[in-house]
Amino acid sequence: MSNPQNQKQQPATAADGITPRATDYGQWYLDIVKRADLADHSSVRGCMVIKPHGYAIWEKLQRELDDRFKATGHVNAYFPLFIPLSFLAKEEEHAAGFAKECAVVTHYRLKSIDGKVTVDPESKLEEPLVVRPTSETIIWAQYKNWIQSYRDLPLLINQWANVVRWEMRTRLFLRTAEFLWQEGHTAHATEAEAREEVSRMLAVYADVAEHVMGVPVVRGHKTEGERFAGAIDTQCIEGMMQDGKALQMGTSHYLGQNFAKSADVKFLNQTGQLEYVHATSWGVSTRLVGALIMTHSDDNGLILPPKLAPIQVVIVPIYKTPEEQARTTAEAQAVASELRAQGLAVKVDDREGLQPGAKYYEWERKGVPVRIEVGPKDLEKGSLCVVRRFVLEQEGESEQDLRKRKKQFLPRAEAIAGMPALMDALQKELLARARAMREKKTRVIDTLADFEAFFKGEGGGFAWVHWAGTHADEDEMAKRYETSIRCIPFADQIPEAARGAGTCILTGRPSAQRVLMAKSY
RNA sequence: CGGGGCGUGGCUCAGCCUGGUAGAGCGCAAGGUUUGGGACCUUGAUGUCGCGGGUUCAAAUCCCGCCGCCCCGACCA
Repeated sequence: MSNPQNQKQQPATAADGITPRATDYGQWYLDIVKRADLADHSSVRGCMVIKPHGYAIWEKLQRELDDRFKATGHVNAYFPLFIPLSFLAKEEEHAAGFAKECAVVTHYRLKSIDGKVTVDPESKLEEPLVVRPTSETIIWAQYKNWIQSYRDLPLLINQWANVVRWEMRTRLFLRTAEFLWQEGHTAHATEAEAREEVSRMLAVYADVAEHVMGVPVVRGHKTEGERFAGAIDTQCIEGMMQDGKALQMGTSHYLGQNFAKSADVKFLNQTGQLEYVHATSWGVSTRLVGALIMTHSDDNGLILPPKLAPIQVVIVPIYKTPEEQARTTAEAQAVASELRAQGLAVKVDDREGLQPGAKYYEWERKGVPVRIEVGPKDLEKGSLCVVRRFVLEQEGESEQDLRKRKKQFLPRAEAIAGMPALMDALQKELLARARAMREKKTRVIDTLADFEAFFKGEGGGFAWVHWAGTHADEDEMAKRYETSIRCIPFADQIPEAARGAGTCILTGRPSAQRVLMAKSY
């Protein structure tokens, strides 16, 4: 201890096997994913296994999104996993954009040669099939048959599916070779209508991010360089993770008539003329689960917003004797059913042979928002011990005081009746906490010196800067500071202190408004 | 694709340099004592040491080849 130079840097892991954020944020993230039982590395390169707890979160997120898609007039359908190579090749820019990360099926049969199962060389496909990296091309090939008249428009379809992008480097949830997502693909008679759809769906994403996930986002347009391959306009929502890095959480694209032209999708308008339709596509993926983790969780494990928690309340009976066990367990079940009657997802942890403390740690690690302890004393007093997964931090507070603040002994009826309100409060607190974190790491910056100090000295975050550079200038910024333009924000997304015109931080050229720069995942 | 690391019970790893009966901790199973913040004792089960070849009386260990995964870069939701 007195001679740090001779000491190997021990990975400062908590007793729970979770590396503290301050030690290594990347490792912390992986530890949370594993210790909260969300996902595993699979034996397939770059692919993950989503475990039941992680999948349950995704299912809740799906439900929230799907309800909103339906409410905005969309319906679900399903298109093939395989895309003939020639389909993908039709839209040139699109094909080029995905060319370097495609899995390709070239054979359709196996054969046993000398006792070894191998690909039968004689089963070569005439045309290779690409495993979809996204479905625009296969969907538009179909839309050609579905659209003839303006009466067929708008066509508003969503697909829940898996896609494959052969990424070089992967991280659980954030970037995997195969991932789950939804992709909306719509066709419209006019540009205005299509652009409206693009904005509408981005708004849906922003709503889910903020009010379901509790993750504040900035909405804006991507720059030309970051645009979806084949799109005319790409809009996005960008969230900030606890390490100050930006994460793209969803995109919505105006595709113009590019895909209609390459798939030859025309319709007869009201005046009897043939026109190409206008297209949009929009998507969010299991990456959102990664965003959820990285925004809210702490060194003790996962923290989930109530709206996405597969288990919202866990009840732990406490006892010494078999007689107490019977009584507290019965009370736990009774409380559980009363809470369920209010629409809450409740679990009674009546496993034997585990001490209560062990259960507390486990459910905290897994992010359950509220725990109720039911002991003999509670039975006597008619009370319940209600413990929140988190409280808003206070400077310099001891671990013990923090624990005390999380814990409340309430009259039974009050605890039960107040639970929905508590869930609501926790949901809002998470968003507020994430907002505060983001504000703390956001700067309005006017000079390169300040920019450098922010990203190289302070650890970085969101920087509002004026920009009028070229694509090459963007690359220069990336090379120097590892930053990129996350988006050109909508006017109402720019904080007041950052509004107005100015001069480009790099080139000095005049700039009408600021852009959002950050390091990103 | 370039650089690095690692493959040994379910998990984390020791053993390899210097070849000689395959180990520890955790987990798991059974029984008992425990249980308001991570229990303990006793007993027990679990391994083609990544794969293939070579050297040797003898290979987890030495040599050659292969495969896989992880981390760091270039690519991306």
